Amino acid sequence: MALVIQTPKKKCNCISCELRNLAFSSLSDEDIGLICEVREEISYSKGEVIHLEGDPIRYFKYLKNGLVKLYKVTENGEEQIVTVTRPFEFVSNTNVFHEEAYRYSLSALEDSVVCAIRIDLIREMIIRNGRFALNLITVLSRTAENIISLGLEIRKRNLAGRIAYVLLYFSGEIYHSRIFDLPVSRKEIADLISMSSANVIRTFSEFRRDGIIKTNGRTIEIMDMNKLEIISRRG
Amino acid sequence: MALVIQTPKKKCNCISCELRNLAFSSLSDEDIGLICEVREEISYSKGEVIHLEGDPIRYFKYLKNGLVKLYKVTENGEEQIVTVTRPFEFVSNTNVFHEEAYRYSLSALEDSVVCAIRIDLIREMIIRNGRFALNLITVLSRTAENIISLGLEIRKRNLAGRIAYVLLYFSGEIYHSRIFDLPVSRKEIADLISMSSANVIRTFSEFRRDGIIKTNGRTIEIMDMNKLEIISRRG
DNA sequence: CGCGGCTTTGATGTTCATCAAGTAAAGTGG
DNA sequence: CCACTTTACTTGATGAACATCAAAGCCGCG
Repeated sequence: MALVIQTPKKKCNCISCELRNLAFSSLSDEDIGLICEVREEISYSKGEVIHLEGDPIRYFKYLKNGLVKLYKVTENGEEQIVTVTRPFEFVSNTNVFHEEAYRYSLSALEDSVVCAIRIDLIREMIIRNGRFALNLITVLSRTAENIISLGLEIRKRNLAGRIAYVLLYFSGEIYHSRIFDLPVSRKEIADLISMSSANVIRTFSEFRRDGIIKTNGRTIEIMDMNKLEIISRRG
Repeated sequence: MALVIQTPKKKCNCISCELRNLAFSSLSDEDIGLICEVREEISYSKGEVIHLEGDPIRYFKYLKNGLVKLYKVTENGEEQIVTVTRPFEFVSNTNVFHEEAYRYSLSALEDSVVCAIRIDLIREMIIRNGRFALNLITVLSRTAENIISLGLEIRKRNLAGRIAYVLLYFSGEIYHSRIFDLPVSRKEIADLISMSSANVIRTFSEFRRDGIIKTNGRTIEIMDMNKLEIISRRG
């Protein structure tokens, strides 16, 4: 189960938290201290659900480290993945401010740490501190825009182009490396790009035959970055 | 060309503007007055471009009345439509606060009026007035979420399901009527749902043959709402 | 060592894009 | 206002892309 590692006794360490540079840069040390006292830091291990769609929104959550997937389950029981994201994208927060319940589920693809602050407190701070608000708007906009953009990029490509795109996405945006361990199953890639898992696998095999990638289970090595980019562009 | 109908001489009418109920509800009469003085109200006739992707962002724009499409042009010259929207969705503003240039183009599908306020002024107001900021966050979140949701809904459906979905979208969200004039060409529907226009037309024909809709040019009448919803759900 | 889940591959049929050709509608210039 | 041009729409035929089904291999785990 999720492990709450709240640390009320230790002196506040939010002041030096690297995340502070992000949305919380404009908060005074006092306000940071206030947040620090009430915040909860929660660890989730790989595979754990952080929240489900329909759950009431009580916390403003963001990812401190790890990797998560945002997804929903369709009426016929299939998973549709909205995005896979790293810190410090504020996950799951597109609707935090205008709805009562989460629209999407969130689960950990790798061991992850989430920092949660009561949403009322964030609201208060927005009202009290305009600079903080402006900062937050910026971050929320970027997060939303990334999700929208991912959707458009996927939609305009065919199967091979979509696979090439997500491989480049994981390589470039997530792992910053030509070689990496896929954090998701073939099925989950299928759920992300709205294709069947059989065809995802088939395309992997084709890329392997063409010397574009090497695969060993979930380990992927991109051998021909150039060709992958061409497929992604023209797909 | 776009007609600027700025009215500096007339006394400010923003105070009673219905839009004020939306994001600007928390502004004082003074602030409203300030906005009122600098705002520009611009009319666009059907088909006109409001701004192009890549244009520098200088104004915070929102739709006062009319109907617009948000879109981008892919490398191979094809249009991809992000959303079609009515007031009072804040259009094109997902990236207003975190980027220098528009990512998407915006054009008028019907004669439209856009209210434009210098983005610096909005920034100032966010900083000065936290309630306004919170309000704005709510509206921006809703706008972004609607776009994300549309993308997901489209992605998970097949051709017939997508057509059914957009017909229900126009009928329910845009026109609130079982009978309406499509504001877009068949080709534009194709660009919205990422399908070929020939197949969009074919599907319209099938729906007509099956007595689900009646069409006369761009006039659509939904005859069997129930069947359309079934197709949309299982598609 | 055997079971169940993930992966892989092949075969088959459906769905969809593309091409082509024709018709209707809507601008455009005289 | 009409002839002309262009653009949007429509339908059919064909092939490519993709989903689905099925069977087998692999791998981790009890």
